[in-house]
Amino acid sequence: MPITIADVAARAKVSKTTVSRVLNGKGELDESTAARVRAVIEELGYVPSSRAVGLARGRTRVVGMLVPSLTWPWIGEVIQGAVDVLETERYGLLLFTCNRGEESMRQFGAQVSAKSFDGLLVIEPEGTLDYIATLHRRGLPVVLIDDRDQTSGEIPSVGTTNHDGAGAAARHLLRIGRRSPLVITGPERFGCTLQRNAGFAAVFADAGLPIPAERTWLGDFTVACGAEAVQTALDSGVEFDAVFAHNDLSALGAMQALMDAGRRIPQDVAVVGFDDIPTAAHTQPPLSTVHQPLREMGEAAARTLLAHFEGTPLPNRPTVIPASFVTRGSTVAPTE
Amino acid sequence: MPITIADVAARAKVSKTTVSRVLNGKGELDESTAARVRAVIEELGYVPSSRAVGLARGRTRVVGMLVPSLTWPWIGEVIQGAVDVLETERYGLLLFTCNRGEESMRQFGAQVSAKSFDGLLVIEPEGTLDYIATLHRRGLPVVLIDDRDQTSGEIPSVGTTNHDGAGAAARHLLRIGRRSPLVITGPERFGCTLQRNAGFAAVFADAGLPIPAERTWLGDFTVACGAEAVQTALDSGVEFDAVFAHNDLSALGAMQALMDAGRRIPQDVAVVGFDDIPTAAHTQPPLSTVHQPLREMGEAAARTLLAHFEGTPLPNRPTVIPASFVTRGSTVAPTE
DNA sequence: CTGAAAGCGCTTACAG
DNA sequence: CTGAAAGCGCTTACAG
Repeated sequence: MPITIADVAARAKVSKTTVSRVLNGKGELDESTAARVRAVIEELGYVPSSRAVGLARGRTRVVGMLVPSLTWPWIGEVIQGAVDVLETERYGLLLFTCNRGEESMRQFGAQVSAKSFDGLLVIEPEGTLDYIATLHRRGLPVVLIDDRDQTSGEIPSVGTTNHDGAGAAARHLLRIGRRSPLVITGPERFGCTLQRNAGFAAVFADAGLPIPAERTWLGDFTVACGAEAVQTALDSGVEFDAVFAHNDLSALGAMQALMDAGRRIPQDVAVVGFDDIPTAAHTQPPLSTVHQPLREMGEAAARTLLAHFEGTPLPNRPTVIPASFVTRGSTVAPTE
Repeated sequence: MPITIADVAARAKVSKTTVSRVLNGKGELDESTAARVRAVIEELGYVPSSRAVGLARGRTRVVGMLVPSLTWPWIGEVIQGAVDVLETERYGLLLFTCNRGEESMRQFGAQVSAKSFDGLLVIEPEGTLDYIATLHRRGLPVVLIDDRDQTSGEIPSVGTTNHDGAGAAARHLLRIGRRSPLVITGPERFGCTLQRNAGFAAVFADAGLPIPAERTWLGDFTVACGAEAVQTALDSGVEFDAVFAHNDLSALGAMQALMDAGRRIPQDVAVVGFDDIPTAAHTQPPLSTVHQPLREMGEAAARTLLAHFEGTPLPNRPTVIPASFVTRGSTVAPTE
């Protein structure tokens, strides 16, 4: 039989109200009775039932998190950031994925209606932004971790510097003497694709080296598209001395295709990715890439949501955490 | 103002009891009243508050999951397996990590005491098995996803075939003509290390090729240890034509060291890992490895726990899901 | 077949 | 400074 507030009250010879007050530090209480109650709580190892507290207070002290899938290479970092912050503030994290598609969203919707959590952190599963916006409009506190730079402006969000990150990659390539990069983009419907393209192109244009259409390949963030882009370019005789891929997975595909074609990395072709997934550090050679501050983004999103619970209004413009360029062997030969 | 069971009752002109009954399908009710109540529920979009249901029923319909860290390369697969099963059964998943060490365990303990969930899935953070066992003894339903083959026998668990998986790797190496493998183990305190060693050694011993001590390197599952093992072996003139690493990370280290030393993979040295992390498919060459059925393990653990909630006793011997060998370029040259 | 009432374990006005 | 009572939104004996 689990012990309840009534047990504590009886043993300390006070009312449940008083126990509740020492528990929550509300109201003036005689220090000696408070001490006595605390002693009993300690002695009995009493911890208030979260179910009961939740019902009485109308909040669960739980935050929901919706992500597309847990098997994406970088999603763990984001969640870890959020979990660490929530844990510190004694909140729980209720995890939802969209792994089973429509059915997943239906189950998720049911949990929203059942008020299973006080607020929501979300990495938007594609095509659900309208639904998320609706929830937000109906009063559910929501913070979006906007990995695709889709910010509608309506939902509070945290993102990174896609434009400047790509610019940093471009400057690095120029610095090491590359003049004709092949660009493998993400899907064109994503804001991050536009930003990365623009940021990268601007730097090369400024250097008097505008990137022609034949050196831009519309990709889709898969390994396969990276390989395909390189093969096609090689087959059609397009000259290039570098590859800038909009994510690390397509950079991996590009590297494989280059090696299969006998090109040396980085001597013949330098390769740069975007994301800095764990694999990036372990390719042969290791992949230079634009590091997304994923953990920090998760932390920031969680902090924003918790601050809102304390009364801070949700910010009306995105929180932006800078990306940073990481130099590895795919752009610079190892120095002996 | 969220709508409650009282609203539904009033509108349908019945008691809350009756509404509750149609909600839960309990008791005999007149089909016409039931239909009327259902119509009102539909009309109002009513969903019972999970907080209130939880308090009244004494269960939360939430399962806790404790994992060491979300940034380990294979942990996402396990969680995804669990989430998918829980979602199907309309359970929620409350996620805890041990990322912040002692403090994390303290917060986790508080949530256990607060009865925030009905049962626990755990990938044991090292050194916490006694604590988990204590929770189990005190009545918390627990299922362990036993990645390290530590099974104490006390806690219900699901694991894989470490012994046979390693055996399969050994048979593969023999089949492709390798006779002197270098073995890079995991920490010796782990059951999986013993099993993988035994399973691998037995096959080579049976073939009349026992593995001498000089070709066994005590590793620790890091990339660094894999590189170190190979370098040391090369430096001291130990001959080997294959590497069997007890996990993929150390296999990556071994591959890097081999390439740095100018050895060709797989022509000079074949390399096999264990785990089949996402990176394994994208190394150069791709890594042959023993695939751990991580997602299936997560699913099985979740199903076992849910079955227990329905009255099925927790199994007293581990559920074992077979590992399988995956052949890639690090052991077999690509056929043109 | 249906409902009034008690109970789940807390919190929070309201009194004193 | 402290307590009795109502309330959070459900479920579940118990009656009828």
